[in-house]
Amino acid sequence: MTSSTPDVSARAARGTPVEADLGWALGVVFRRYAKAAAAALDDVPGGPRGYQVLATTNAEGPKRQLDLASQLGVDRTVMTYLLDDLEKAGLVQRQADPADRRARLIVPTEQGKETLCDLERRLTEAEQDVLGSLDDGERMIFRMLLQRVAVKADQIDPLRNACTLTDESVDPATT
Amino acid sequence: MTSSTPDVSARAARGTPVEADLGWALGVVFRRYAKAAAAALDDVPGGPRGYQVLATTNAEGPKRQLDLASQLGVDRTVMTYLLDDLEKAGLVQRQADPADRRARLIVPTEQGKETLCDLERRLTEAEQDVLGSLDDGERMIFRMLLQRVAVKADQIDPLRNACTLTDESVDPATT
DNA sequence: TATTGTTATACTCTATAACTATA
DNA sequence: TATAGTTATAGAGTATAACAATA
Repeated sequence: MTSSTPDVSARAARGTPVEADLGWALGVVFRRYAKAAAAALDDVPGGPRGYQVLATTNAEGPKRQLDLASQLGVDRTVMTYLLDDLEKAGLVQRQADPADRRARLIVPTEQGKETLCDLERRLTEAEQDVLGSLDDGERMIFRMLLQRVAVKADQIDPLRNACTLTDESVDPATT
Repeated sequence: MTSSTPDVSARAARGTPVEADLGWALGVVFRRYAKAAAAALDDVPGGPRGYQVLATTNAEGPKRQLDLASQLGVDRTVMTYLLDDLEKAGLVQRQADPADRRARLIVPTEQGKETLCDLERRLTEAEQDVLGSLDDGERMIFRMLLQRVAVKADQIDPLRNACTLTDESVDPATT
């Protein structure tokens, strides 16, 4: 409570409204988007994570399960169940890796790609919905600042972020 | 970006960098703050939720368990365990409600208030840490916009709003 | 009969460990 | 021996249901 930000010890003492609290605001916005996204992805096996698998394998090409798991920040055992469901739904395929007979390469099916397109559209709607109280200019500023905070935070502690892909590693010709 | 001119199908096809994605950024920032906050609140019984109980009862006065539970968005059975731990640690007290002998009023102890002060300080440091990549002016703007989005979102869907920090169970990376 | 709070039970999600087949 | 993937098991966290005391 030393700098320009609101005095917090006073917050406890006076009972400053929670609306001024960063944690509160972040939590509300995040959960609101998470809820909207979860609703949008409701019929996808694995929900948001199933979507992540689709999006990543579609954008970056075939991936081995273990790589996919670490990239998406899920346990490899969870990845097994997740892929079971996705495969059962006909959205992805497990293919043998010619370079290593132990490994399986995950690729989206045609149906998976179509589904992904639809999901992307729904997610965009969710985004619009969440940021609905900002006008275009504000929205742009907010996105920019948030992105800067996020990129910095991700550099400091990339832990299990979902998809830290560098553009040069992306294969644009995967389809 | 995906907001004002979202060519989302292209996002899937080309693999637009995730850094531009609202869900990704929100998730990263939220989790980063949640992690910092959880670390700051590590020694508090119940973690972030224990803090919430302290903060709420201190700011708003004695509260009945059920009211507290609904306000913080936790199940009433969970509230029982939570208060058991907090009471055992000497941070809150259960007092008989003179108006209803079934109910218990939760009030922070002196020690609870002192602890709260310390926690607030630590949380402020966590905030500073997360927003470290923004200068003072940007930080103010970011807070303002975020707050507006949050208040609006909370009006639309106030549901369990106070468990600001814990719910990673919601879903990691809801891109 | 309905409500506050407690307790016991069950369910979900995730992590841990053991197993196979390869390397 | 180490690694990719699978399976089975155990743990934390949460919700559901039954209970006692009171309204």
